[in-house]
Amino acid sequence: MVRGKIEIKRIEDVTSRHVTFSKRRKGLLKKAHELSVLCDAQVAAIVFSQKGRLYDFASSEKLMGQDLDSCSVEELKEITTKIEKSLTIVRSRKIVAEREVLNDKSRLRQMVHTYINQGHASLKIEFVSSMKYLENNMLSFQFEEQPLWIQSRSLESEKSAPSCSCGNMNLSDVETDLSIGLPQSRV
Amino acid sequence: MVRGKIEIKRIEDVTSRHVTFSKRRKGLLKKAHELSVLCDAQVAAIVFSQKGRLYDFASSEKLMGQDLDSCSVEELKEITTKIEKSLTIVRSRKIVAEREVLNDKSRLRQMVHTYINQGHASLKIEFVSSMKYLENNMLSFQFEEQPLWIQSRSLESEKSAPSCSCGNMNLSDVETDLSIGLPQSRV
DNA sequence: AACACTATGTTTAGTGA
DNA sequence: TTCACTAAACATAGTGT
Repeated sequence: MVRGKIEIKRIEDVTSRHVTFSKRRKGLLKKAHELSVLCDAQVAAIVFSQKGRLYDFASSEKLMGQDLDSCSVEELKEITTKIEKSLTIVRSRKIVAEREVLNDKSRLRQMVHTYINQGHASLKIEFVSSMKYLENNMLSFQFEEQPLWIQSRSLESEKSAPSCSCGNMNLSDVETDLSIGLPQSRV
Repeated sequence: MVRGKIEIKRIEDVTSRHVTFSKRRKGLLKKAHELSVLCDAQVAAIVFSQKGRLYDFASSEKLMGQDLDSCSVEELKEITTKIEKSLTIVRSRKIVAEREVLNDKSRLRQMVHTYINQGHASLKIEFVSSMKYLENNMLSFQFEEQPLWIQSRSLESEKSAPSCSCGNMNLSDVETDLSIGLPQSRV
C-alpha cells in the first residue's frame, strides 16, 4: 500500500488516534516554542486529551528560573518590560475565555428556545433542567471539585511563592477569584 | 549559499522576523486545527504579535454556526456534551492564567527583595514605585482602556446573542467580571 | 509590503519489532 | 503498549518579483 496523504477528519481507530495525538501534540508544542523564540512573541498552546489531561506551552514561562540575584538594573528593567507583556497575555486570555463563554451562552439560549418551541413534552423538563445546570455552572463559575492534576499544580505554584511583605500588604494573603455571573450572585 | 537548518533563537532582522512570524503563525494555527479534528481533542492556540494583535484558534468554536433549528434530541445531547467540554477548557484557561499570575507575583517579590537588599539608593525609590504599579495592576486587574480590536470583537459577540429570558433570569443582563485581588479591594 | 517559488529541513502515518 | 524506522507529505527560509 501507499503512504498517501491523510484526510483531516476524526481518526476512528482508538490506537491510531492516541498515537497521532501524542505525536502531533508534541509537534504543536514544539512549534509554539519555536515561534515564541524566533519571533519574540507571546505564544500559548493548550491541549486537552479526551481524558481531560492538560498539555500546555506558554512563552512567558521562559522567564522562570532566571537568577535574579545577579541582575543588573538594566536587566531588571528588561524583566519589567517582559512582565508587562505577560500581563497583556493574561488579560487577553480573559478576553478569549469571555468570548467563548458568551458564545456558549448564546448557543444555550438558542437551544433552550428551539427546544421549547418544538414541544417534545416528555423530554422537555429533563433537558431544560440539564440546560439550567449548565447555565448555572457558567454563571456562577464555581470550582467545587477539581481534578487532582489541577490541585497539585496549584499547590506547586503556592509553594514556590515565598512569603514576603511589601509595604503594608502581605502578598501571601492575596485571594484569587474569578467570577462570571449576575451582580447579586456574588457574596 | 546553502539553505541550511536554522538555529532556534530570536531573529534579529525585523523584516525576516515579521515574515517568519506570519508563516509560522499560520502553520501553528493549522496544526492546532488538525490536531483538534484528527484526535477529537480540545485545542487552543493563542499568539500575540509584538504590537499586541491577537491570533487564536479554539477548537470549541467548531460548534459555532450550527443550525440548531434542525437538531434532533440526540444531536442536542451531543451538543450538551460538547458544551461541557468547552466549559472544561474555559476553566482550565483560568487555571493556566492564574498560575501565570502567581509566577509573576513570585518573581516580582523576588525582584523587589533582591533590589532592596542590593541597596542602589539612587534608583531604589523609582524602581520600587514602578514595581508597586505593576503589583497593583496585577492585583486589581482593571481594564480601564481596551485596544479597539477587543472592543469590536466584544460588540460582535453581544450582537450575535439575541435577548431571551429563561426562567426568571434575563440572560442579557449578565455581568461578566474577573477580579484577582485582596478581598477588600473589591467593591 | 505581499505574494510566488523551491530547495531543504521537519513532521508524521504507517509499519514492524 | 511503546518504542524505532522511514517514505512521503508537509512546512518554511531564503530568494525573486
